[in-house]
Amino acid sequence: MTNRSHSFRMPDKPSLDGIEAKWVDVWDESGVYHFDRTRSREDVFSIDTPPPTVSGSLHIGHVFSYTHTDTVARFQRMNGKAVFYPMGWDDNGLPTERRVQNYYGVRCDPSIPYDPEFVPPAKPDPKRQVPVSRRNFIELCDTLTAEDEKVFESIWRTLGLSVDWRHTYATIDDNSRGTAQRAFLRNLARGEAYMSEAPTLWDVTFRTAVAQAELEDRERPSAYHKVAFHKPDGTPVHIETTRPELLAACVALVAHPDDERYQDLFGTTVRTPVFGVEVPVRAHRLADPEKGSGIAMICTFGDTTDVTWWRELQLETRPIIGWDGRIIADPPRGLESGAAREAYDSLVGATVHTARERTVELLRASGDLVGDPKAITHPVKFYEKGDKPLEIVTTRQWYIRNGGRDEDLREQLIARGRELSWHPEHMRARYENWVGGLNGDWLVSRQRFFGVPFPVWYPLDADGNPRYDEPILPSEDQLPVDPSSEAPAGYTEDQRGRADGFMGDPDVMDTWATSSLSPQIASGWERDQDLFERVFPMDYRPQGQDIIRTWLFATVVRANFENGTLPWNTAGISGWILDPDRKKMSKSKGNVVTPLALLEKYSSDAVRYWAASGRLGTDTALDEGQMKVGRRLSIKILNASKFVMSVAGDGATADPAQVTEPLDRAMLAALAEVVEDATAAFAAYDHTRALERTERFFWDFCDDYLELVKTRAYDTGSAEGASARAALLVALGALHKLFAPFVPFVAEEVWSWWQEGSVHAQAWPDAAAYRAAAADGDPVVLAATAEVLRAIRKAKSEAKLSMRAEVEHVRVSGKRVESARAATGDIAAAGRAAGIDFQATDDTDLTVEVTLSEASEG
RNA sequence: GGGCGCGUAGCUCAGUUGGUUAGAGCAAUUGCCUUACAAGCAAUAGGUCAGGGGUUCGAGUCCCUUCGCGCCCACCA
Repeated sequence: MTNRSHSFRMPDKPSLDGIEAKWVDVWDESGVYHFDRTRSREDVFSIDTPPPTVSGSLHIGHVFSYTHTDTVARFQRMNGKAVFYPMGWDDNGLPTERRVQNYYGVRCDPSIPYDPEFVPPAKPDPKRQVPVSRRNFIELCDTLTAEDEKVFESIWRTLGLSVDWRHTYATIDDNSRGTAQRAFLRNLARGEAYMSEAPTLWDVTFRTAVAQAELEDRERPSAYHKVAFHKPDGTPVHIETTRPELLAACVALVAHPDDERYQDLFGTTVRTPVFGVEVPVRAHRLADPEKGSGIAMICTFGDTTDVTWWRELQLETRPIIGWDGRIIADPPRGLESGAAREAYDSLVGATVHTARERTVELLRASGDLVGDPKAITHPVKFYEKGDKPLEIVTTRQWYIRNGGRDEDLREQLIARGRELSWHPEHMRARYENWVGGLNGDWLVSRQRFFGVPFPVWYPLDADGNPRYDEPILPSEDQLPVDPSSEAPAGYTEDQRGRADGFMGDPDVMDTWATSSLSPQIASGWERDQDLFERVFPMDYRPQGQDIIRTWLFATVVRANFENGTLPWNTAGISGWILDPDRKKMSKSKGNVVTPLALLEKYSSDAVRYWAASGRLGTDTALDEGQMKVGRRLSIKILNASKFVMSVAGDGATADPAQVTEPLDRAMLAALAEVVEDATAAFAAYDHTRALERTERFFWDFCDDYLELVKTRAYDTGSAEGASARAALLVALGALHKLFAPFVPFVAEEVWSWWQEGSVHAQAWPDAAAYRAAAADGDPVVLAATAEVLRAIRKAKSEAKLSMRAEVEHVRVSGKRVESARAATGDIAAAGRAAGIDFQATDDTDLTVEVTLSEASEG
C-alpha cells in the first residue's frame, strides 16, 4: 500500500490485443525475472523445470502443467524469494533421432565415414532414407534441435512463463554431457555402476536394449499350441505354448513342485519334438498348475519368467533370436543331429512371425502338434516407443544400481520418497509401488547414436578382442569426451580398432541417465560451485504423473548417490490433459491440440486461467469454455481497473488512514481474509484455491461493492467520498498483485496505468496490513448490504424493469439490520431508493420489502 | 492378483479438521442500452451428494459394504 497520490494513465478502450508481445519485450529488457545470485540459499526458491522434448511439438498439456509451475514461481518471487527458474530442452535420444530421420530423410549408418560436405536431400523421401555417418547424423540433430528450441522458447515467452532465459540447458549440450559423464564415472568408481553381460529386454526395431521403466503391456492376439514332448520310452508329455517358434531354444520343461501329475517326471529328461534335444524336467514354484497343462517349456528366452527359471535352475543357454529379431544362422548347442540341423536351417533368417509359421508346419509334419491352436489375446511387453514385441537377447550392458537387487538400497530409496513432500500426497504411493516392484538394476546403455556416450574405452588384446574388464577412463577434466572420435590417454587415433590398440564404448546413455541429473546440470554442480550452493538441493520438482517411475525416481537415485540428499524437497505432480471427450491426450491417439491457436484466440492469460483452474494431480479436460471465462475475467480486470481509476480521479491516494466508512472497512476486512487464504493456499501448492478465492472476491467487488460506493466516491467534497476512493485504490492494488501469478499480462497492463515498475516485482500483499487498514471493519456489513442490494435488483428484475428504475421505499427487517444500516446512503444510491427503514427482529434471515415507484411501474 | 484415485445440478468442478437451508461457472430461461464493461448486467429455474448399512445430537464429509469409471503395478506357458 502506498500513500502517494496517483495520476492515472488508462486508455479509453482497454484491450487484450497485442498485450503479450508488448509485455514480453518489456520483461525481457528489464530482466524482471532474472535470478539474483547474490542471495543465499534460504532466500532462494529453485525449480527443477522439466525439460520438454523438443523433437515433438508442444501441446496443450505442456501449457497446463508449466502454467501451474509459473504461478508458483511468480508467487514465490513476490513473496520475497529470489526465484531460480531455469529451462531445459530435452533434445537427446530416440525421439530426436526419429524426427531427424523423417525431417531430413536420412538414417544413421555408423560404418560410413564422415562427410563434411554433406547436404541433406532437398525433398526427403521417407521410403528411401539416405545413409549418413554418425557424425553427420549428430550434426543434423544439433541443427534441428536448435531450431526447435527457438520455437519452444517463443511459445513459452508468449505464454508468460517467468523463466530466467539466461539459465537454459539442453540435455545434449557440453554441460549436460559433461555432467552425465562425470556422474557416471563417480558411480563407477563407487561401484554404483557396473557392466554385465546378461539377458536383456531388446527392441528389434530400434535394435537397442531398453529398461524396465520403459516397458508397457499391450493386448495382442496369440494362440495356445499344444505340443508333444517325448519321454525316453516314447510316451508324450503335452505342453502348451504361445511361442512355438522358440522350440529350438527350449532348455527344459517346468512344473510346480506340488503338481501331482508331474512328480514322476521331475529329475528325468524328455526330448523336444522336431529337434530331438534332450532337456530336463524341473520343478519351480513359479510354474502355475492352472495354466495350460500345468507344465511349460522354458526357452532362452521367451519372457522374463524364462530368465528367472534359467537363472535359478541354472539351465543351458540356447539363444536363437538375434539383434535384428531374426533367427540366427548358427544353431544352438544340442541341435547337432542331421534332422535337427535341417529343421533349424529352414528357420534361419526368418522373423519371429515367419519362424512361428514354419515351426508349426514342422510340428504338424512330425505329428507333434495336438489339435488346432486355440486363439487367445494376452498382454505382451513392448518398448513404449516401439511397435514390435520385445525379445530377450543376451548382451553386454551398463547398469546403475537402483535397489532392484539390493534390499538395503531399496529401503534407502523408499525412505527418500517418504522424506519428499508430494503434491498431491497420494502420488507417493506410486513411487513406493514402483520401487518396491523393481526386479533388476537400471539398464542405462542404449545401442543408439544421438545421446551422451559412455566415457569409456577398452584396450584390445593381441587378437583385437576388447578387454572389457580393464576399461580405460578419462579424467574428469577431460569431460565431455566422445570415445568414438577421441583417443584415450596413452593411445593415438590410428590405434583405434587395431590389435593392441583400443576401441571406444559404442553405446550412448539412456536419456533418463542424463535428465536424472537435471538438478545438478541446472544448478552448476562441479561447474559453478557458488551457484550450486545457492540453489541446491532445489525446492520444487514439477512433473507429470507418468514419469514418476522414470524421471522422478532416477533423479532421486542419482542425488542419493552423488549428494547424499534428496534433489529437492517438494514434488508437484500434474494430472493428464483429456480431450473434450475425456480421453487422454496423446500423440498416438492423434487427439493432441497445439496451443498457439488457442493462445491467439483467447489470449495467453485466458489460457493460463483455464490451466490454473486445474489442480495438481487431477486430470483436466481441455475446455475452451473455461478459456472464454478467463478471457472475460481478463477484460473485466481491465475495465474494472479503468473504472476505479476514473472514479478515484487523478490525485487520489490509496491511503488507508482515509478509510473511515463501515462499508469500506468491511470490504477491506474481507480482502484481508482473501489475502490470508490465497497466501496459505500458494504456500501449500494449491494454486486453484488461491485463484478461486481471489476471483470470487473480485466479482463481488465489481458487482456489489463498486456499485454501492460509486456515487459516494464521485463526491470529492466529503470525508465519506475520500474513504470510498481510498478503499477502492487499496483494494485495486491488492487485486492486481493477487491476480499477477495467474494473468501476468493483464495484471502488468493495469498496474502500469498507475504505478511504476513491474507488478511482478512487487511484494506479495500482506494480510496484516489490510487488516490494520480495515480497523473495526466487519465483513458481515458488506455481506448484509450486498444482500439488500440484491433484493432490490430482484424486485426490479421480476417487475421486468431497468436497474435504473426508481424505488419508493425499502424496508429491511431481521437480526442483521444493524449491519446494513451502516450503509444506508450507499444502498439508497445504488438501488435508487427514495426511502429506507430498518426494523430489528429475531429473524436470522434478512427480509427486504421493496416498493417500486408508481412511475417506474407505469 | 495388488495398489491408488474418482463418482455432488444437463456439462465442468468447489465444498479446508463433521455444524444453519449443499455452492460456483458454463449451458438453459426471463429481462435490462445501467455515465467501466452488450464479448456486458440483473434475475430465475435446476441436486435423494452413485446404492445400501453404520457411528453421531448432527454425515456430501468418518467407518463398513455393493456398483460403476479411470490410472499404476504384477513372473501374462
